[in-house]
Amino acid sequence: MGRWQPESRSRLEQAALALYGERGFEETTVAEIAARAGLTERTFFRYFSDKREVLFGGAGMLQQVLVDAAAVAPATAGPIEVVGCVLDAIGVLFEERRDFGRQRQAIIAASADLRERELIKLATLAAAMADALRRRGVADPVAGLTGEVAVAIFKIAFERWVADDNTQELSLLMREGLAELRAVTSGD
Amino acid sequence: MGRWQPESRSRLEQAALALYGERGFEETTVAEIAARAGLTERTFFRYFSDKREVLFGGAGMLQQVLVDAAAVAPATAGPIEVVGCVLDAIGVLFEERRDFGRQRQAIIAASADLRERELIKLATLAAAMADALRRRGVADPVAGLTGEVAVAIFKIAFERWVADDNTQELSLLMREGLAELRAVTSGD
DNA sequence: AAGTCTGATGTCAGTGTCTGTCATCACCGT
DNA sequence: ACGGTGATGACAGACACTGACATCAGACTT
Repeated sequence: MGRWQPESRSRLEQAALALYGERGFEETTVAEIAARAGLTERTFFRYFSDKREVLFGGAGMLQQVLVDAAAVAPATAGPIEVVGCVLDAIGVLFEERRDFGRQRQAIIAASADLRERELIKLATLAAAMADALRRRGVADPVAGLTGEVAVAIFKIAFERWVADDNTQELSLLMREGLAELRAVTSGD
Repeated sequence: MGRWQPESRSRLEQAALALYGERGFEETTVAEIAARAGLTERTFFRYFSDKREVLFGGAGMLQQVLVDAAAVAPATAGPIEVVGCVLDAIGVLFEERRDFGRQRQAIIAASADLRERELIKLATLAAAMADALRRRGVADPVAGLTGEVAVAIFKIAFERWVADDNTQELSLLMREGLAELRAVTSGD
């Protein structure tokens, strides 16, 4: 492990976060990120497949939490109840991380390229959710639809969570979103 | 208009579609597309902001149809009924275009970059749908959630529509998706 | 008909992302 | 000491995209 300067990867992540925040994503070059981390451009691309990916290292863990939560949900739970369990698990994951979430979200919101990357990460989560439901015996197209819905609830709750004037917890916002959605779709 | 070779834009679109289909998106250079259209690389970038955008010229029209349909829905219609009206209008738009849809979808599915671009177009549609609902007096977060749900139904129905062995019409698949979603969310 | 204007296109130079390839060099075990 | 190993550096190159300026066919004016 520690033969060379340790933590190259996280140094690159921190340097990128700082520079993207200071002067914007498009205005930052990979060479600058690498220099701040004491490395070269070539090494940056050994750790991250492209300039955007450096902001999305946490996506894998989020997906793991989602899949695990769906797997351990009560056997009797229907699709929507599984979504509830998953959202609860995700809520726990994000506790105490609102400031980091805000900073990251501000950077992403400011760049069309980064918004694209974020969307494909969310789509991957939706696909993982759908797969987890199929593994529980839920058929298509319900599994796919429910996966999309789960991610939609997360996405909108997260946006509200990091909004400046909001004090509620993410878990509550997600639960609220789920309830509102159920009201809208079952009513009228 | 016709002072020079007319239809440069559509010639570029056709050349891109053909080349992306023949050898793949990543393996095609902009210079090749321009050459096949009898133009230069620089001119390509005058018509399209980047190499991906050449496949998404129809997104604007789709959004217009969506917004119009939401605007003319009966005043008494609730959010979900408005979604139904919008999906019907979109269904009409895609009639007689399944082959083109298949070709385009195959190209997009084969490239991560193109999938990203497609997702941001869909997210824009979701935002337009949410705005249209707010204009009808629907409050947040219901407006945002309903916009996401509408797009999710469209996305999944479209995937099924272009799947090889499917013979049903897009409108039916979307209606079916909407019904399944309502069943899932109101049940249990 | 000559002159001028306009807007699409071409040409060229440059920056930045990302990749392939080979060299280097610290540390490991023997 | 000595070779192996894996992270890193150095370098060249392809390609996406941009800014600046030149060109040139047709439209418009007189």
